[in-house]
Amino acid sequence: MTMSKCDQCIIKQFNSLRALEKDDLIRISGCKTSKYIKKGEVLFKEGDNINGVYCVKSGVCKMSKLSANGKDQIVKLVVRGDLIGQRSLVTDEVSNLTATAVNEMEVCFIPKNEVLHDLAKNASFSLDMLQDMGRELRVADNIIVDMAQKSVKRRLADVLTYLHETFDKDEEGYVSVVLSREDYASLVGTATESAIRILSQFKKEGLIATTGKHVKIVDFDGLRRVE
Amino acid sequence: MTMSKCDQCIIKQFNSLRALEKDDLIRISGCKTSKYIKKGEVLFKEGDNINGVYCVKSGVCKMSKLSANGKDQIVKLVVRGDLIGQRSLVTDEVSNLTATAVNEMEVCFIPKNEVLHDLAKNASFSLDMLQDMGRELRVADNIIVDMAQKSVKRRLADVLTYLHETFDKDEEGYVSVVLSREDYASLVGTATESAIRILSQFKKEGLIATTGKHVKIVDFDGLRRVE
DNA sequence: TAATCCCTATGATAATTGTCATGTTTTCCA
DNA sequence: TGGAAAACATGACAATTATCATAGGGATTA
Repeated sequence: MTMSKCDQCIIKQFNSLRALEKDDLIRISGCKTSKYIKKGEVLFKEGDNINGVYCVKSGVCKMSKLSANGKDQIVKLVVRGDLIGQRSLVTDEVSNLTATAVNEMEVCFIPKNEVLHDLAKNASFSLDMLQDMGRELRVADNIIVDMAQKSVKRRLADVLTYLHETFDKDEEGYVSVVLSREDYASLVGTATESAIRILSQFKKEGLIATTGKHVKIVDFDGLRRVE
Repeated sequence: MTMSKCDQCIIKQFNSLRALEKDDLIRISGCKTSKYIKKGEVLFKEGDNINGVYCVKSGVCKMSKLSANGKDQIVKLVVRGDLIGQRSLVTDEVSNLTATAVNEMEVCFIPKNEVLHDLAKNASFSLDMLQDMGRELRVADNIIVDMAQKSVKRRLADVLTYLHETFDKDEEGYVSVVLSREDYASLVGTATESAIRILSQFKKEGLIATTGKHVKIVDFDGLRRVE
């Protein structure tokens, strides 16, 4: 495995690491670990002490939390360019979420100690981090409202739109990232059967097309009008 | 109105302002505004450019967001010692939430410009802020899971427990903060009628006692067992 | 190739929750 | 203080969603 240099890595421009100085990035390169994670593999679990941040070079990862009733709830998807585990940098708390690869991923792990003093030293780094957390907080607020007020059908339509907007499509328009019906249910917060039923209904109504796990949106306006 | 000094204010120990130097606090004292807000009054609305932070000296405030279906969803309650509007310090975005006083409040408003350069200058201040946002993010994750997976009844039981743990009680054990049934509904994410019904049921089952808007928990274990 | 397992699919039914209608009580304020 | 408005309460019913049962399809493996 060729160990690429952080200062030359294009990924860093997507996250707070862009605010670091070249010198610091070179130093970080020296102590980071690079990992390939297979589909379905768990990066870390709820309760783990991760003590560092992961920088996602490629692939998609679901961040989930086990609820009291035993079901996993996906809180968010993490994509190329995102950092995972910022919270562990500033608090000593264990992770509140489990990170599972949705497809093959390549990530770099940067130990906490290595970045911690950059936060103290480099104001624009910590400001960037603050902005990032602020954005995450706003998104989380929106999800809370959606979960509380929108129907399952409406939430599923939102998820489909989000996936379409966030990920690449193939020549035919199918979204490159494939999720199981269980994943859809877990994103939306419903029973797997309900997710399956609604996807079938969307297909029947001509809003989406599916081949196996692959999904493509056919009628955007229709999806938007779903209640 | 006597304008108290920030450096002598006991409230600051509850939030990130504690990380500021005495000199900075004195400077801030000079430009802050102190306000009394009556019950039901709106501090700022979704979409407002608040350009500063509010420090809550007393009283309780609900932070809510209007959903597509026209209902308000309360995302969180803000209490004595909390800061409101940290996000506005680090981004130029408008507020995503509406802040409404639940009872009479006393708040101090500190203009953005006054604190902004402290973030750059004072690392322990920005670190404290990062920790605070990290905590908020974790709480938000938990709420998402609860909204998605728990029943309305269970969520209402959680809210009652939260209120009991967070606020003062009178000699009889009634929680000092009173909310309307509509507020309960809006916290839980349900219809007002449903909230009313479930509160009535809890009362009938001897889990809580109510006199008007005042609520007290009678049977903690019973409430905990609610599904 | 058959056996097995997991995912998808769908029906039947129950449970939860929302909506509408209506009446009562409380609060507020002119 | 009286009267209007808001908040609370409850019934009846509809809509949504979960649960349980069952079965087909596709991939994997012995």
